[in-house]
Amino acid sequence: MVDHATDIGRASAARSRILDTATNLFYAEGVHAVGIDRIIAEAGVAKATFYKYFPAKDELVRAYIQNQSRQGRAMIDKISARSARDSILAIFDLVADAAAQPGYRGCPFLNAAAEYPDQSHPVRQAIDEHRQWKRDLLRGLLVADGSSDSETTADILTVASDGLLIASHLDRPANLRRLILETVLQILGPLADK
Amino acid sequence: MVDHATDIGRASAARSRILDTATNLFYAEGVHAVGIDRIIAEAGVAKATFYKYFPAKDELVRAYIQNQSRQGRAMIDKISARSARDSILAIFDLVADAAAQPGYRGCPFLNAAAEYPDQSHPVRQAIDEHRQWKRDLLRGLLVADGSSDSETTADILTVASDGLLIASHLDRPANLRRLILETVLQILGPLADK
DNA sequence: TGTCTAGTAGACAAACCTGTCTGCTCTTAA
DNA sequence: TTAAGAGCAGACAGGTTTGTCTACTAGACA
Repeated sequence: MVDHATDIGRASAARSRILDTATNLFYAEGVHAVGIDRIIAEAGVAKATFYKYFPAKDELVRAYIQNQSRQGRAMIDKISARSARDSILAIFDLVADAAAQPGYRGCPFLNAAAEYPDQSHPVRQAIDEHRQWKRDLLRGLLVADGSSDSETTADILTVASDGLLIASHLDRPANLRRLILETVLQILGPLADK
Repeated sequence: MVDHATDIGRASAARSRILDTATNLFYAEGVHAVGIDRIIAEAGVAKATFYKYFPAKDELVRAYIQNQSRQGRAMIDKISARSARDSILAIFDLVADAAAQPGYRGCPFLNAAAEYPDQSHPVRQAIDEHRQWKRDLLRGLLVADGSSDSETTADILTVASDGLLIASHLDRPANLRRLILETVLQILGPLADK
């Protein structure tokens, strides 16, 4: 099998530019609020090129969600903690890190889900996939932490995570890091077994 | 001051029809996804009448939010509990009641906020007002319940409320009522003082 | 009878949306 | 040298958006 020069970057430069531009615009202003024309203009790409890689706008939105999911996983993969409990705390701390960023506008998955009422829509399915992955991750860590009911506690941690993402965006509490710590410790137990 | 016949209903029938129709459509399909033409058609109202009562679409959206807020307060006002703690539990139980309704699509305030990136937008301000009202309500109940740190606990209850609203919509857990109870009791303390 | 108000019906403008299609240039590989 | 693929530029179609404006109807009241 011979190498094709165009395969060197795996994804074409034009496609990457489209996806990067769409990621920034969709996150900052919402999916319905950003049109194709604006994306191709800011990405410096021809319309025909856009429709070659993304046959419909919804497919770009789906790629946007998967892109956000990939980036979110990468952030979590970088964490190196000494214990399962420390890993959970570090994951929740990412919310505070994100909220401290300049253009922070809440959770991209929650924001996008609000714009897609139909539960069976491919975009919603991509969001569900990410949420399922995150819940499974938390449940695994709870098992390693010796949780007596990892299923229920994973659900409660998911509730806490979503609620903190909402709070960090809509309410912007003064001491977000402290609120995160208090919330998580109340769920895991302050000085629980190991 | 003489009574005007047109004041009998306080708000005109046409205006009410517009707001009711918009409330249903905005909640079910999202704000950006529903156009003026559709609202006036389903409300059976002339375009001029619409623009007489709502000079711009955003003013209708603001009225929609305030309408939802009014309805939400009415639900909570109906609660008659024996203690502050029971009141809090009853308020959280409203989430399960709402989620059991046929056309449930999550929290109207969270969904609308996701469509308005600008924090200073009148629609966002109306959402903030409702959130502030609800937080103050919870904090008052916590004080009555003898909470030692009602400020922090009100923040955590808000986190739980938002998280449960998200979960009830996106994840639809099998036993939502049990998840709500476990989450709230973990925050208030299972068999705490009083 | 005459006037005022609320409302209906619908044309219209100007912008914007998604998606298709034609024609051109440039690079790379055979 | 030539052929193919990648990309650029932009016109175009058909629909939808918000918002304005004109012309008409029906009821209340003085």
